[in-house]
Amino acid sequence: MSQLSESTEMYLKAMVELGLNEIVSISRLAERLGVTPVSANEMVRRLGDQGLLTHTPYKGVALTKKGREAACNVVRRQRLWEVFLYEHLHIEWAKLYELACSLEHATAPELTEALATFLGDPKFCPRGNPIPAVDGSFLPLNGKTLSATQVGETLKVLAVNATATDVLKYLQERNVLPGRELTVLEAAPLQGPLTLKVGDKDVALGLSLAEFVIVK
Amino acid sequence: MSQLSESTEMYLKAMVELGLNEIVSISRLAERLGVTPVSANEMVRRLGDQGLLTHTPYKGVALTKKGREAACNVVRRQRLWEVFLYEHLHIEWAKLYELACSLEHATAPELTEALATFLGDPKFCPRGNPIPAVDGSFLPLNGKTLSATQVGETLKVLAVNATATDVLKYLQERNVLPGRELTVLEAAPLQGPLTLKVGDKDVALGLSLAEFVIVK
DNA sequence: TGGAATAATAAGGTTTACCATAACATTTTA
DNA sequence: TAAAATGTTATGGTAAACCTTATTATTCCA
Ligand SMILES: [Mn+2]
Ligand SMILES: [Mn+2]
Ligand SMILES: [Mn+2]
Ligand SMILES: [Mn+2]
Repeated sequence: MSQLSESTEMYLKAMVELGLNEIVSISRLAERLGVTPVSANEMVRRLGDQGLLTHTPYKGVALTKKGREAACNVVRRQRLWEVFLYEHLHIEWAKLYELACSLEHATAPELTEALATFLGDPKFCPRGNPIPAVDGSFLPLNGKTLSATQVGETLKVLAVNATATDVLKYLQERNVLPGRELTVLEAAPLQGPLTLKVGDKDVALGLSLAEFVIVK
Repeated sequence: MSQLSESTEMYLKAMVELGLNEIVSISRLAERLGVTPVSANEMVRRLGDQGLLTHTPYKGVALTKKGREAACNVVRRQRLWEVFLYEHLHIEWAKLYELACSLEHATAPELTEALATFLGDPKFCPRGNPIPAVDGSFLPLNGKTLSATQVGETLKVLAVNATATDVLKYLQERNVLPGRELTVLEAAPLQGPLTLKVGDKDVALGLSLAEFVIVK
């Protein structure tokens, strides 16, 4: 049964990244995957036929049990590779996601588990996100998104959810990294940018970027 | 320019595995890649159009300079991964080729070189084959194929060229592995099998398998 | 409640990399 | 040197995963 294609795995992973147990609209899925809504619609039908997800027209898409298992497995491979690339190969933080995103599809189960053992069964990736266990279980991050905080709060960065290398590079250069502390100095009105104090530097961060930063 | 497709990379790698600088017939290439000669012909035309190889009708296919560089780079990635899988993840010897054969296509140049450094710039893979340098240069193995030896000779295994997991498993189980010594006890007539002494066991080896074993 | 926005479906097209079958060309070998 | 084997090309098909342009359906909101 069932070697899933790279494309299929990316659709499943996107469903997890957009929120496990969320109902995701096809347009959001399409945007995340960089395809047209029409294409995403076609793919969703195919994945539906394979029993990986369900689509309720005009509502959105949700993973089935089978789909969630497969999806968590992709995420597991991805984040284990991120750990390896960071800790052993010393690859630049902002490039981890992209490089691991290729490897994840070329990684047999046997290899995944050998890698996990080699790495000492890490629980988090260098972006601060939890690594699903073999059985698919997930430590939820209980934090909130930086875009939903009040001026004056001092917070610790738990994780960065972004995936695009240029976004990650922007955050890396400004030290908005897991483990760092920051203070919200100002929130410009009308969905304007946040001004943060990170270390001794002021950082401007658009709300859409702030969405990617999980803090506590 | 030019991210090569997985399929393209496999054709190029096959050209190296069938003998760098050899002229290879399309049928041999087809057989190695598990496609029909007609399909191989089509692909060879495409790779020819990209300037990666040249095809002389009724003679065979040869890599161009550009093709040889790309091909050696694929082989480099493959064999570096084999080293990693063997030495660090302790993957079974017979499975190295197959697992590394997926990873090789998902490995960016930056990652390849970080991996090489991590591994200490190894010169040989666990199957005994040389790892091409970044510039494509190759230490040639100067040995001969086991199928071309005389009864009575005692030889050391330099490398195993096989790629199919079942073939590798067969050889592994009989200790026909790089570094091992063996003696040719008998060569059955009419292209019949060889009988070898490996350690204290007798091993029967068909000539087509013996082709894969490089000895000195 | 009606128009705008969003979502879905239909229809036709592309590219890559395969397949089979058939016809034809060249080389090998008996 | 003719038949057999091997190699090439032509033709037509398939499947996956994309695309665009329309058309139709639903939902949201002013
Ligand atoms: Mn990926
Ligand atoms: Mn491969
Ligand atoms: Mn269609
Ligand atoms: Mn055609």
